[in-house]
Amino acid sequence: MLGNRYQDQDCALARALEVIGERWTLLIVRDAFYGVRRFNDLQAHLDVPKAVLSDRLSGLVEDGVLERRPDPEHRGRHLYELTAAGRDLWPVLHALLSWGARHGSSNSRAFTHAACGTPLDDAGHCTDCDVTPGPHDVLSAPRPGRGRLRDDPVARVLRAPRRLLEPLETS
Amino acid sequence: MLGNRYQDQDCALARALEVIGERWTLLIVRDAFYGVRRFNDLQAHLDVPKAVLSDRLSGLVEDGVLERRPDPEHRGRHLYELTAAGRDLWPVLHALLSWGARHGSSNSRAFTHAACGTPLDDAGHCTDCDVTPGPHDVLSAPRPGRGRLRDDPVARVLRAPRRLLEPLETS
DNA sequence: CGTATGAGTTCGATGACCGAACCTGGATCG
DNA sequence: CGATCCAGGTTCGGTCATCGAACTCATACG
Repeated sequence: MLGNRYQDQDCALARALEVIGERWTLLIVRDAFYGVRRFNDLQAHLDVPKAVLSDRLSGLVEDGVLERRPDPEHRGRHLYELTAAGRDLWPVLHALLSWGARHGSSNSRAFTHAACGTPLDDAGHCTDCDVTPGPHDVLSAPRPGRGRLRDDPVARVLRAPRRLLEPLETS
Repeated sequence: MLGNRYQDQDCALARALEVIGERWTLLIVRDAFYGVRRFNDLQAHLDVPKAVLSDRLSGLVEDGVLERRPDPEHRGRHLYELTAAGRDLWPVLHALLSWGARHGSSNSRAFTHAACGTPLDDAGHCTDCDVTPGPHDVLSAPRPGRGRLRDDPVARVLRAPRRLLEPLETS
């Protein structure tokens, strides 16, 4: 969805959708929470046309959701990482994931509080500790159920439980 | 954003975005929470092309987010109202509104717990009562600050504080 | 009867999205 | 040293979604 402007809507929702409302954008942010940082990994995991991925990454950097920095291990490459504003999108992402799991086909990943292992409720709250952990303290694991999964380098790494935001290596 | 399919993404987020990820869709859902129920009111408040509005409403009905029923007062017209699944989108909407208010220009509407008048935190939680009220128990009021607002029949009604989901009349 | 209004549908033009091909610059291989 | 490879893009032509304006059709209004 470009034509990403909702200029006459005087509303914070419209502002938010101008940043993360385009096609693919939230899936890119989701992958950033899963620790994906490289252009090629995103492309392989999302099957998005490179031109679109390039456009979306530029937009997210410009809007302060991602930061692009040179890859210290490879000259001429970049790493894309969530900024503080990007990490603040965790409640949005978790709410959407919960809704999708409740009202669509329910399988996906499960999220637990890393400190105690309790599954988060729909608001992202740990009922055991009575805190709402930030993404750094959330553990994400694939639910067992289902076959027919993707088979790209990123998907293979994600078959193990991982903390959110932990950099993901595919090399 | 049609081309609303993310068929190879085995993820509840992708499922959710197939339902509410298209351009205009979440703004329509927002208006439904504000009590807007008629085609024309939506069109006037959103400035969306009628063809697109018609398409989105059909999609939302088909996906079980809205219910379309005949308007008892006017033969041949319809009312669109949130289903239970649609009302479950409140946490998503609130999270997005909070994020947009925090990281964009901050003005919009404020949401308070109707029972006690306490503003909701970013997770939609009332810290005073220690509950997370559903949309029925949330009061929505315009923040004073700012001028240059819209001037359509829906916007005029929304200048008063209102409970979410309370049917909005423009006649 | 004539006009207005709600709720759409149809239509041509514009612009976003798509996949494939191409480009660039550093790393690796023989 | 030259050939190849790969990450990370950009360019290109075709398709499909979106746009605003015009049109339809049924009811309500005077």
